[in-house]
Parts: sequence; structure tokens; C-alpha cells
Amino acid sequence: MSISNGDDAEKAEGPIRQRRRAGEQVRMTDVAARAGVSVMSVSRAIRDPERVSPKIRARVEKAMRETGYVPNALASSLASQRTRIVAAIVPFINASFGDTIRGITDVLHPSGYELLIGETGHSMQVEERLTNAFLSHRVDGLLLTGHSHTQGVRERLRNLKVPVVETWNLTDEPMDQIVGFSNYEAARAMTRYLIGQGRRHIGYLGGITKDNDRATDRERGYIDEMTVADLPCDRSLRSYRKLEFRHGGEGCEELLERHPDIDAIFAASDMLAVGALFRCIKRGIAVPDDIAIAGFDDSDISSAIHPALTTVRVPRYEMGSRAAQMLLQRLDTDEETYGQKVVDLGFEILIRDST
Amino acid sequence: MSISNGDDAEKAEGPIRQRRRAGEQVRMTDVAARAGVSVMSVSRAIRDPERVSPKIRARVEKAMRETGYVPNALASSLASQRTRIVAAIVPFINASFGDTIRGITDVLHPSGYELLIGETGHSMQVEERLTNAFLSHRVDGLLLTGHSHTQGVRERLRNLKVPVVETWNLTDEPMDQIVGFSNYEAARAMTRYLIGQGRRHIGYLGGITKDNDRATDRERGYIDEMTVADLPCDRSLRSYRKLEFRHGGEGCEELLERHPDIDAIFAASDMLAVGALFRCIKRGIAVPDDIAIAGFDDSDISSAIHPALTTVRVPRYEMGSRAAQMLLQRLDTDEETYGQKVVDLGFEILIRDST
DNA sequence: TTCATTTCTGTTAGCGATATCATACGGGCG
DNA sequence: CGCCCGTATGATATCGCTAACAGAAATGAA
Repeated sequence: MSISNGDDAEKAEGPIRQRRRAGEQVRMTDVAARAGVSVMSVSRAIRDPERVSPKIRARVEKAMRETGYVPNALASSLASQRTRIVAAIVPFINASFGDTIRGITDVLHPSGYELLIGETGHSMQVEERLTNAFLSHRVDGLLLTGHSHTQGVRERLRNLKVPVVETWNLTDEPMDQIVGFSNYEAARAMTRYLIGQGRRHIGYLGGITKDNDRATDRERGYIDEMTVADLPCDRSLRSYRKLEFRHGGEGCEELLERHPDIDAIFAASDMLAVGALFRCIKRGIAVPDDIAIAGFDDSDISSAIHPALTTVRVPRYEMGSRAAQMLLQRLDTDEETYGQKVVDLGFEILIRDST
Repeated sequence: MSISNGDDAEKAEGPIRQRRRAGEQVRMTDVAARAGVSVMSVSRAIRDPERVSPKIRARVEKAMRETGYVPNALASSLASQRTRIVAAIVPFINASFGDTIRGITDVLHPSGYELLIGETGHSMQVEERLTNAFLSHRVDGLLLTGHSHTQGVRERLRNLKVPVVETWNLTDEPMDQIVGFSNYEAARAMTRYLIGQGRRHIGYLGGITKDNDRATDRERGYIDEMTVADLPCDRSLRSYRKLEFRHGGEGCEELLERHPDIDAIFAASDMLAVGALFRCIKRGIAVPDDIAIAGFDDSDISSAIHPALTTVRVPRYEMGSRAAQMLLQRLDTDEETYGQKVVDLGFEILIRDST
């Protein structure tokens, strides 16, 4: 020890700084004192019980129980430079993305990671705000929906070197990694199928394409396939709506009004398709005899209605679980070794009664 | 200073401890150095720009831009003892709770709070796990769904004195505060309405009641009202299902098989009601002539289908926004002053074509 | 027994912010 | 012209934990 009588006295005489402290927060030091061991032993007993002797482990566990100790993840993260938190940003919290989120958490939780969810409402501005907030909280990784993002988001993420996995679509040039299916190819496939069924006047009922690469790609798929088949697909055959039932009905009316002779409607979402289908039924239009209707997503309702909806099954859950796996693989291994940059999980055309 | 030449020398000679540091993380110190001011000025310029002179503010902002500084919320939270994070725990991430979550974030974000979402899958065990994880992250407040929780959760929250607002139901004895509507009264009201319509053999299609006070209360409401009216409502008239369309159909079949003469089905969820309705239509049972069908939730689809569904409108969005407001009121004011413990947002019986 | 290893446990110095107190700076007034 | 006081800025000690290293104890080989 150093000669420090004087110092001790000085300290004792100094102004007593009493800092505000949360209620009755139990600190690791308190647990350590009670267990009669050092804080490091407590820390180790919590994070990696194998590395301390059974004796110490037992005493620490007892002390934790008695004090009602709740570890402080903030302090832990600050010191260890990792939060064990992953953030996911989705356009909307609904059943579809709910499945994806479930896929994510099912993988993250067993590995001790938590998920922070952000909802953009389909706005890239909001996505940027959320990204910044999440980065501020030093999330270990980020899961984004789609591959279109603001320049600001791209730069931030590149500079900070945070692992990112994009989902729900594919592109040759992901920011980092991407897992999903080709919205473009899926839309082409469905359009091709409808044409193959002999349909010629196919209307398109799509989502708002602004800030939404999935909606954009689906529309491109429809247009390209119609063009290849030399069929009309001009702007008047396409209606853009928010993905809610009632807008499906409205969109359907719009198309019918402009083109009373259409013989099929390809909706880029089951919500819209079901809305359109109900509207047809209400107006006495026979589905699929007069008009064929196809959806996109294979949501729960598509197989429950009558006639059952032809649609595209997409790997909602798998995109989440796989994305989380890809992230974890990089977070839990020291190396920057990671597999494919682009993972295609595919899609499936489900032919049912509405076409 | 103390006499410490020796000590200094010793330090200088000591091994150079180089600690692992995240990539090229820019710290507040770096910004301060670049701006030629103290860290405190940077801190103040960020949190409360009014408190520093325009001169300093400008220099700090410039330095932040140039360095691409991203504030470290962990360090900030650790030092300030508040995270500005609120956690919400919901049973399931779907359109319904999506509305509630939207209500929450719409209130939290403008006030600079972030939302951490947890999904229990209707398990109180999972709820407990999530609660502990969130408390570990020192969330400033907690929003729970319903009023039934494990003993462990209750104790933890009481001991740690974290503000809690329960939602989606009412009770005279909330853990802390509660905002919602009476699931019990709503179910009674709907049952009463059906009886008033002349229905006598009313089947009940409900959610799984385990770990779910909302489902339990709705069932109680149905039973009590039927009992008061001296109508049968024994176990054979009740079917419990997960809240998905196809289970609605199955439950409908079950009830019809056991009671071919039922003249109404009250489903405690629109999903189940719609599933049941489609099944009736498929089997050629006229709705509402042969069987009346009522739902619960006023979800999007209930007004889109044909016949439109009679249901209970519940304040999904408002429960979220109001709960968040109640929490913020306590977090942003120093005092422990808060308004009502129990806030009843009410419900509304929406009579449409299915009854 | 003795010394070299290996395994546990403890000490210390941060992690990157904020709270608190101390100090510097101005302007108004006697 | 000097003094007082309110405001702006700075220095420093935490916040509660973990990384890195050091020292102690246990184990094994000679």
C-alpha cells in the first residue's frame, strides 16, 4: 500500500457527494459482499457458471436470491461492448410480419438475445429515425425489411460496421446479407399462371410502391410477364391501395369500372384479394368463372374463405428465423466469416378455387 | 497531491493495457476535443441546446456532423439512471395488438422514448422471462396485457417500483394502473343482445382460457348472462379454440354436432366468428336466419365480409395510447402523482348483418 | 518433497456518458 | 470603480459492470 493516511483523511473531510441512486437497487457489489466473494466471482457465476467452483457458485446463487438481485444489462453492455440485443425494423406490425418476428425471436431467445422492434409505417424517413435510435442503443445487429433504404441509413450502417441482414426480398447487391424470396419472380410466376389459364385481361391490384421495393418488384413482375405475353397492362389496369380489406373492394370497383371486361385480378396481397373477392361476390360476379382472383402471401384467411384463394406462399417465418441465424453466426463467432450474402428461400404458387 | 513519484514511475513502467474497443467508435470526448469545448458542453448541447451559448452549440453540431458521432445511449442511461425505454408485453403480435402497439409508439416517440416489445404466446412463464429480461435492461416503465401474472412478476415489479400499466381488461385491484374495457361486461352485453333478438340456444366459441384473463372474463360474461336468462350454457355449448380462422370452422362443427338446434354462436374473437360464418355458409346454413353469429374485436375483416359481422368494438388503439400517456405522465414528472388507477375506455356493440 | 502447470479468485482500470460542484464571465448597481 | 449575483462552462467523481492481468490455490510430475 502507499503511504496514504493523509489522503484518507482528506477524502473523509471532503464534501460528501450524495448522488441520486435508484430506489433500492441491489448491485453486484452487494451480492458479492453478502456471499463473501469478489464481484468478479459473482459476474462469472452469472455469465459462465462452469468457470467458478461449485462452492462459490452456491453462495452466489444464495446471495442473489436473498437480495433479489437483478443484473444491470446496461452496465454489462457498456463494459463488454455488446448488448445482446438485435433490432428488427418492419413496415407494419401485422400477422404477416408477426410470423417473421416469431421466426426471429424463436432463434434469438434461446441464445440469450433480445429483440427490439421498430415499425416504419412504410416510411423510409421513419426507418432512418429508428435506425439511429437503435444504433444509439448499440444493438449488436440489425434486421431490415427490403433492400431500399435512405442514403443516410446506408452510410451509418457501413461506417459503424454493424451486421445487417435484409429480408423479404432479394437483390444482387445487399447492404450486407439478405434472405428472402424474389418478389419479382413470384409476381411473374403468378401472372404467367393466370395467362396459362387463358386469362387475357388481367388487372393488377397492388400496394403503394413508394418506399416499398417489394410492392415495386411485384408490379414489375406483373408488367414484364404481361408484356412478354403481349397483353395489355397499362396504368389503367393497375390500382394501388393500402393493404386493407376495404381498399381491396374499392380497387376492385375501380378496375371494373375502367375495364368491365377484365377476366382476372392479380392482387399483390391477400388482404386486397379477399376484399376484391367479396366485392365481386356481392356484385354477383362469379369467381372464378367470370373473374379469376389471385392473391399474394398465403395469409391465414386465404384458405378459409369460399372460394379458397389462389395465392403465393412466401416463407414468412423462415425469413425471420434464417435471418436471425445468419446474424447470430456472425455475432457468436469472432471471425468475420459468414456464408452466402444472398439466401433465396423461394416461394410457391398455391392453386386453389379462385382461379 | 500525495507523494507519489514512485507510484507514477511504477505506473509508467507497468504493462500497457490495451483494451478491446469497438471499431472506430466516436466518443463524446472526441467531439469535445474537435469542437474545442468540454464534454459537458457537448452533453448539454445534445440534450438541452437552450442551455449552451449559440456559439458553442454551433461548434458542437459541426463537430458531431464531421465525426459522425452517434451518442451512446447505454452510457447515458447508466449515468443518468433512466433509459427512456418502455417495454410492452403482448400475448401475440397480430393486427389487434398491432393497433395497440401503434397507439403506444405514437405517444412514446414524440417524447423520445423507445418501445421494447415482447410476445408471450399466451404463456405466463414466458411473460415472467420477458419481464426479467426487460427489468435487467432497466426499462423506465412496463405495459402489460391483462391483469393475471405470475407471483414472481408481481413481486419483482413491486420491489423494483417500476411504473406498470396493465391493458386490455379491467380489475379493481390492478398491480399499479390499468386501462381498458370490461371484457366481462362486453360479453354480457353481447349475450344479452342475442337473447333480446329471440335467440335461445346460444353456443359459445371462445379462446383458450389458460393464462388469459380476457378469455376467462368473456366466458364468464356469457355464462352469467345466460344463467340470468335461465338459458342453457353448459360445457357442451362451449368450445375453446386458438384464435385462427380454421379453428373457428372446427369449433362451429363441434357445436353443430353436439347441438344441431343452436340458433346463435357468440365467438369471443372475430377470427373465430368469421371461420364459423364461412363454415355455416359452406354447409348451407343461413346466417343470420338459421344461426346468428356474433364476434368480438371489430377487426378489419368483420365489416368486409358478407354478411357483415355483428361484433364488439374495443378501443384497441386508445388502450395503447392512453396507457403510454399514463406512463409518461409519471415518468416525466418528478412527483409520484398520478391520476386514476383504473381507466375504463368502454366498448361498443356493433350490430350488423350476421345477427 | 519440490517445482512447474493448470485452475480459481481477486485487483484494478476502464466502458462513455451525466450529476454535482467549482469557477469564470458579464452586466447592473451603489 | 469595485462588488454582487445570475449564467455559462469546466473539472471530476461516479453509474454498475467486465476485460485484463496478477496472485493464490490446487494439481501433477519428477
